[in-house]
Amino acid sequence: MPKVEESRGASVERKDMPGFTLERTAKRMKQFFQQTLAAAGTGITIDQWVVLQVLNQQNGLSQLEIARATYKDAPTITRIIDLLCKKGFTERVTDANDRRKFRIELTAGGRQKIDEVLPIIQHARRKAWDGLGNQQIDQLMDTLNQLFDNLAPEEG
Amino acid sequence: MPKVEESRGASVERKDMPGFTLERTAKRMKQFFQQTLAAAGTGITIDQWVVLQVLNQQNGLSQLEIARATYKDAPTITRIIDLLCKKGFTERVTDANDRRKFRIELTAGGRQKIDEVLPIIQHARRKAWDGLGNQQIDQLMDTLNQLFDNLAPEEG
DNA sequence: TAAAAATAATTGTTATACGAACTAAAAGCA
DNA sequence: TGCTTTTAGTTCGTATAACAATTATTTTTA
Repeated sequence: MPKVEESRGASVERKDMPGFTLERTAKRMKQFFQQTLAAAGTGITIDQWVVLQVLNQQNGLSQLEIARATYKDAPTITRIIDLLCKKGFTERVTDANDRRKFRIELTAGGRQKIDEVLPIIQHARRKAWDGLGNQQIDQLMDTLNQLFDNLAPEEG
Repeated sequence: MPKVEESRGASVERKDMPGFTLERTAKRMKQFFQQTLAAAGTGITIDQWVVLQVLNQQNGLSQLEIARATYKDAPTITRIIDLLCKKGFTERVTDANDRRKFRIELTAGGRQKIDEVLPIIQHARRKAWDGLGNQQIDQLMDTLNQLFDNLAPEEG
């Protein structure tokens, strides 16, 4: 039974590694940005930031559109928008054409928060990817996307 | 502003992509195994499975040792062990040498569950990694580990 | 046009994640 | 030995995540 990665933590068989490595790295990445946001006293979580950024690129999306853009589900978006509205960064505006929908709009405070947080995120991003070449990053993304497609839920 | 990945979902700027891609793929991977376990009626979650597998490789670990091996924190392990014990797959055995500790031991039922679930996981794993070459997987793991090290929490 | 189906959002339950505070026990040290 | 610090585990509060069920509204269709 060949064991690898003994130095990093649990001993795991080779065939188990890729999924484990992926999970572990994604978790640490999320934690890294989370702690960066907390340490800077931004008062928002990384998931809230992701939603703010989506709205910054396209303001007034419906909750379902935000869900699709972030790969989160509808209840999760409901709760994140609840928090963002409570903090005054977004507003729910009833869609005049479809009263089931809200348009989620950034407030002035939301835009200000984005301006405050963006440089913090950019700095953290540089630190995270330091030492990795563009080609290496492109290759990583190719492989991850291939995996992503392999794992697509069955249609129907 | 170059936008990429339009076809997969939200439009995102290039510099944001790697972290987004990593997060998205890891999430879908977890969901894929989660649904595989649910569809097969195993009655356990993927996180519970990870703990069972660690114990299968080294029975009798303390909760903190399990936490380190799985990169989960102590409260999370407490709750997962609670659930595994309630389901009869593990037992808490007080450590005779250190009464603060438990040795977590697989029961016969736990071993039986592992024997039942392992082929299901292996099949799913093959499907997930189908079409990816060994070299590609090794390269993926190298890059992910490089990232993982970049993101190591500051010592102290 | 009325009934049925689909859509948007919410609420509830359970599980995971993380920090903080807490208890109990062990180890280190004056 | 007695006091302090450290360690192992639990509990609590809040946030995220998935799934199911529910409500309100719109669209389909018979």
